[in-house]
This record gives sequence, structure tokens and C-alpha cells, in this order.
Amino acid sequence: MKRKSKSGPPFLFKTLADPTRLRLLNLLACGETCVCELTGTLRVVQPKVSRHLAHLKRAGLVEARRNGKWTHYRWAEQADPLVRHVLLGLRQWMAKDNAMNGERRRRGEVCCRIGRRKATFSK
Amino acid sequence: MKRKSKSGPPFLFKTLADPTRLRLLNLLACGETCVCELTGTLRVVQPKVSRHLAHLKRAGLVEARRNGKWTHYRWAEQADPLVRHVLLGLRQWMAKDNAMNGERRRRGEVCCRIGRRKATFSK
DNA sequence: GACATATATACGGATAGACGTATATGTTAT
DNA sequence: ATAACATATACGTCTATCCGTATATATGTC
Repeated sequence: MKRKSKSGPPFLFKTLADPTRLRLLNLLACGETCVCELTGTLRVVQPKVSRHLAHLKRAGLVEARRNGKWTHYRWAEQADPLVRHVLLGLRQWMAKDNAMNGERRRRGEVCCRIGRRKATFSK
Repeated sequence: MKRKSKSGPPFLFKTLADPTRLRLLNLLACGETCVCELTGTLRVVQPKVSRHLAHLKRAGLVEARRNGKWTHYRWAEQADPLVRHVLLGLRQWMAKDNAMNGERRRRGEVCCRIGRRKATFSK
């Protein structure tokens, strides 16, 4: 029986091969975000968001922080050069892509909490 | 029914998410190579190599050139900035990875045109 | 023409991945 | 404790993908 590796380039690329996960990374590029806001902005059902966030976390691309009822996700710092390089390219692509830009703009218009900070898209 | 896109970042990453395809790209990083040499070096059955090469070609990552009985594959020039960026990172990773280095070293020891060194590469 | 060689594709089975729905877990408020 | 809420996971289904084998296609040789 062959052990299927949960790391290395193939797993990284597999993780990035899903549109929903790219949309999540795009929203998270603005900064830490709670699940309910991600769900609202992407307009997909919440279990779907949670599942993909779990995948991103398993792949080490994001980290989670619990705060009361809410869980906030954010991009994780990367040690691996390939991962860093690919994610940097992805960030630059997202900064230019129309659909991604539109969705980031919609971020913040939807959230369970009131009174929100200004979202910034860091390079 | 939803149309499944055969382009864009998700498709690119899906293409790169397979170990065999990465191994093929690694060998092709040395330069144009014929299918029989790829098959011999990777030690996998020929239809598998052909299928993955077809996938890489559909994704625009490689190009093929027919020369008599042989088909030679090579990396394709890329216009898209994200694709260029990712492939560059991949190249740098392959240059450092032990397994990939070993396989590139094995390239050239096996080729149909100069006679196979070992007839036992039938696997 | 027949034949061998190099490569591509078709077919069927196995497995992985994504989905929607339902449910479980954990937190806060009353 | 109960209720309400935020999030995670479990379950069954559907589809995509990978594989090995068999076969098809294309080219060169006799």
C-alpha cells in the first residue's frame, strides 16, 4: 500500500487547483477574516467554506485563530521557498484579476458584526 | 450544467498537481526530448507518459514536434505572467530537489536511438 | 504490399475529490 | 440548563482523474 504524501509540490498545487480555495485566499489577502464574512462574501454555503478552509489549513497555507464564537483565518508565513514563490505570484495575479478584485471589494459589505475596520490589500 | 474551464489558475495548478507530470517537466527542463527517452528514464509504461504529455500540451506547458517516427516534446514559451512565474519557481525547485536531480542525471543513459543500455526497463 | 517501431487513444475499473444536507461541537447569553 | 449562534464534521452521491491493458494511428523498412 502506497502512502499518499500530504506535502510537496503536488499537494501544494492540488490545494491551489480549486476555484473556491483561490477565492478564499483572495479574500484572506486583505487580512484576517472570520468564516461568516467569507461565507457571506462568496455566497456559498457555510460547510463548503469550512471544508475548504480546513484543506488550506492542512496544506499549511492559512492559520486559524479562535475568538469567542468566531474563527478568524489568515495567510500563514511560509518557510518553503517554492511555496513562498508560488503564493507571491498568486497574490500578484489576484491583484490584477477582475473577478478577484470585485470580490475583494464586496468584502466588508457583508458581515455578521457591526462596526468594522477598513480592509487593506497588502502585497 | 456548468462549463468546466480548461484554463486559468485552477487548471494550471491541476496540471502541476501530478507527480508524473512534474517528473516529465523536470526531464524536459534539460531540453527537447523524445517520448521513448522519457519513458525509459521514468520507467513507466508508455501510454502513461503519452497521456500526461497530452495533458501538459493541452495546458499549453509543452509543445510537440514530430520528427519521423519520433515525437519530441519541449517546454513552451509562456505569455501569461502567472504561468511564467510559477514555472520559474518550479524550475528553481527542480534544480535543488534530490530526486529530480537524480532523474535528470539518468536522462541520456536511456534512448532508443543509440540502443537501449538495459533491456530490463520494461516496467 | 506486409511488417516493425513510435506514439496516441479508447475502454473499464479503482480512487480521490467536491458537493449538499444533516448533524455534531463549541461558545455566549439568558 | 436552555437557547441561539458560529463553525466543523459526517454521510451519501456524483464526477473527475489516474491507471493498466488493449488497440488504433502514423511512419519507416523490406
